[in-house]
Amino acid sequence: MPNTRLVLIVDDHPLFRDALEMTLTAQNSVPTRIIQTSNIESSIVLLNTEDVHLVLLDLNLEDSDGLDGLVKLKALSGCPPVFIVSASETPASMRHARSLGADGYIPKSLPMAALSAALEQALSGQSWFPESLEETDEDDQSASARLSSLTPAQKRVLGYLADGLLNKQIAYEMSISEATVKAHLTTIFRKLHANNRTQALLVYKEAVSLDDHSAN
Amino acid sequence: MPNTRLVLIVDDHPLFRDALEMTLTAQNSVPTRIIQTSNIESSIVLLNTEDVHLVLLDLNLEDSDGLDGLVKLKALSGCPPVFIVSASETPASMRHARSLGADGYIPKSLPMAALSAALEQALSGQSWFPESLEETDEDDQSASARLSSLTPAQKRVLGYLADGLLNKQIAYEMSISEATVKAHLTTIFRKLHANNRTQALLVYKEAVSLDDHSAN
DNA sequence: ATGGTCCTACGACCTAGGTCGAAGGTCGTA
DNA sequence: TACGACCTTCGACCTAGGTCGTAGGACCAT
Repeated sequence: MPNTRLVLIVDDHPLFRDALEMTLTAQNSVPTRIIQTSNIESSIVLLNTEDVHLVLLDLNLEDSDGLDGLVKLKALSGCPPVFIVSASETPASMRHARSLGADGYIPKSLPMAALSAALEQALSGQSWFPESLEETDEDDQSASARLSSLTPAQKRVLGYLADGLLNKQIAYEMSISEATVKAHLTTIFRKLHANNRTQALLVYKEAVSLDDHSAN
Repeated sequence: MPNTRLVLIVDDHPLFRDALEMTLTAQNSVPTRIIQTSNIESSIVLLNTEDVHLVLLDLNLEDSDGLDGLVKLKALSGCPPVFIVSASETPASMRHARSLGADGYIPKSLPMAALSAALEQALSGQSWFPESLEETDEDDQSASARLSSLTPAQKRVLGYLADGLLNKQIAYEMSISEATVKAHLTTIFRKLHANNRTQALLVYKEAVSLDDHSAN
């Protein structure tokens, strides 16, 4: 039978929409038809009228706040599997998506080969999440392990950073020069695999939340 | 009777140690004796030999990681009340301290009058936390309320920020110029009562964790 | 129409943040 | 004692981050 599968791509980035479509059509055995929309509203309309087999949903759309769009779609009766496509690769973001009903999570940075495999699985009806999620323990350990590798001074700096203090304020609190605070920070960044204070804070928060979790 | 009360100040900031001592001795009816130490180790020794009535514990000491020192002190049998003294004023930090057994929390920025009142209460054996903590609901609501006051574009920017992206990367993801991203950010900061991306991330994280909590 | 208000967008400008290289101190060990 | 590894400290230098002023478009009420 002409078992054409219908895939809905929801992304307001035209470039990436097309790239996804290319990948889907290029290496696929089963004939696949693609529909593109750029927001949640029109997606809902489409899902009610068409027999869609799979939804590829970009995060950070115009009319949806983060994962709200996912929730709205999954709220529809008979909603097909929804795969999240996102620029974010933080485990927290992936877990959040999964807990909200996502059937898969595809980071935009995924290499072509892996992306094909993920989409293959998506079309076959199975869920798919990045490997980094499966090995939660490893990732988690590395998060707090990296934290514990910090020297006392570095931990103090990071603590103040996590309070939102400026480098200058941290320097005052620790009675050292701002230059020293900055020096501590660059080695902190290296140890935490972060590029700046924002990412360092994310690592810190993840480790702390893990501690709270395991403490309960 | 000469009911001299013994207070232990644990802080490696000599300046602030003295300031605290001044405040304690200045406006106090009951005679008070002060001991100062600069780390947890010597504090434990003191608590075992002296009959201390109250401990004022600075966060971010040399030999303790964050609130570890608090835990170590409260682990001693017959440990007196411990008040945390800290530069951090985030509700999260205060709640964390309280959940770990702290009997009070005094932000260093507290005005003199309030500080006196807090110390008075500390000496009378009652606990004391900043008012902002009592009205947890108000504070929390304002956190997520402030979040929901953001425009769609602003929410997208904040979402990417929470993934650790640079302004330049955010601009690319949203297909706008970096200048625009920065403009969005300054209004985001204003709405969230933050001064920079680090503090904005803290507000965001707090609101998100609240959502998770209330969702369960 | 027309004058508010709000959202989005941008460039010029300044400040905070981050990297690099270097120096002194401590500790363990050859 | 002399050497190396590590921690802490700092200044010079460059980049990313943040503010301000401005401008066009959407929307609403007058």
